[in-house]
Amino acid sequence: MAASNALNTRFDEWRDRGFDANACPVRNVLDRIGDKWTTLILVALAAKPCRFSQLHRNVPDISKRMLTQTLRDLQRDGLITRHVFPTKPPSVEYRLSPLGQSALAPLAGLIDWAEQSFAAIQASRAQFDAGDTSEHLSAA
Amino acid sequence: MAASNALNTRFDEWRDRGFDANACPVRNVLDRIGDKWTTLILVALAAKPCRFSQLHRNVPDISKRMLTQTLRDLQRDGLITRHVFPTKPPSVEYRLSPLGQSALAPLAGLIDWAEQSFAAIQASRAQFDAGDTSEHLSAA
DNA sequence: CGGGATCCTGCAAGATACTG
DNA sequence: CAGTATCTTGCAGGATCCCG
Repeated sequence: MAASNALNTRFDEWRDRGFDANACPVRNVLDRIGDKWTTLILVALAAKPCRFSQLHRNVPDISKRMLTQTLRDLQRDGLITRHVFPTKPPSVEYRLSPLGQSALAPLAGLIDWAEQSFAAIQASRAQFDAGDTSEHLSAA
Repeated sequence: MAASNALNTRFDEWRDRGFDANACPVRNVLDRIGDKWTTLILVALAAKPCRFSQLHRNVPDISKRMLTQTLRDLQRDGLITRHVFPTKPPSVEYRLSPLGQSALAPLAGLIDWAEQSFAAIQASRAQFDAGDTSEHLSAA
């Protein structure tokens, strides 16, 4: 299909450009997305703005420390905004910025792929772990 | 737009389903993709099958240890296949499996987003690091 | 060439306690 | 409530040497 060729062309460009350090968007941004909690938080905020403790509850197993840190990284990158309401016990609300919103679509694409491929991946893992000695031997 | 609503619905589903541990494709697969090297290797293999030392050269800064390990994880997940040619100095070729190929499109979506957003992200970081005290204070 | 086995280190991240 | 500060540790991952 034609789309596949276009894809290859883009991959060629990225490869040829080199992955050098932090000049490269691929590594720079992917490292963020790949972070254990970033995606979960983004998904949690996708629906509605959320307060700190709400996020703490909604994102399971995250520690306050990591939540704080991840939120600040996201804020620093401009993906979320932080709104402080000076109520008596102060309340802070986080919400997706337009930039953060724009990340949802590609993210959804990846998650869709993850869901569709999950069964196949699990099967492959099981087979591999079962001592899959079926090495692909090719004639020279 | 309608697409946005569809997006929200999907996010709702993922959220409601819970992110529990390793039953959840999101965490399970995203952890892989987010791995420092996985994406780079996938991109490197997108164009052509590649041998170990070629990958070692093409993916900068990766150690042999990590390359070996990442390749095996990818093989275990069924994203790449490993072909051994029994030549005198043995040569091993890695190539994307159909499953691995199918990951390229969503990955490309994310990388496209990364490229398009990189400038904005950098700007946001600079502003944040410049001691951005412009907290969003909202009236109670 | 394509790895495996070991050793060693730094830093990511959990636990706990304190504050405005 | 929404964090910060400090201490402590596990283990990811680099360096090095060896093997078929």
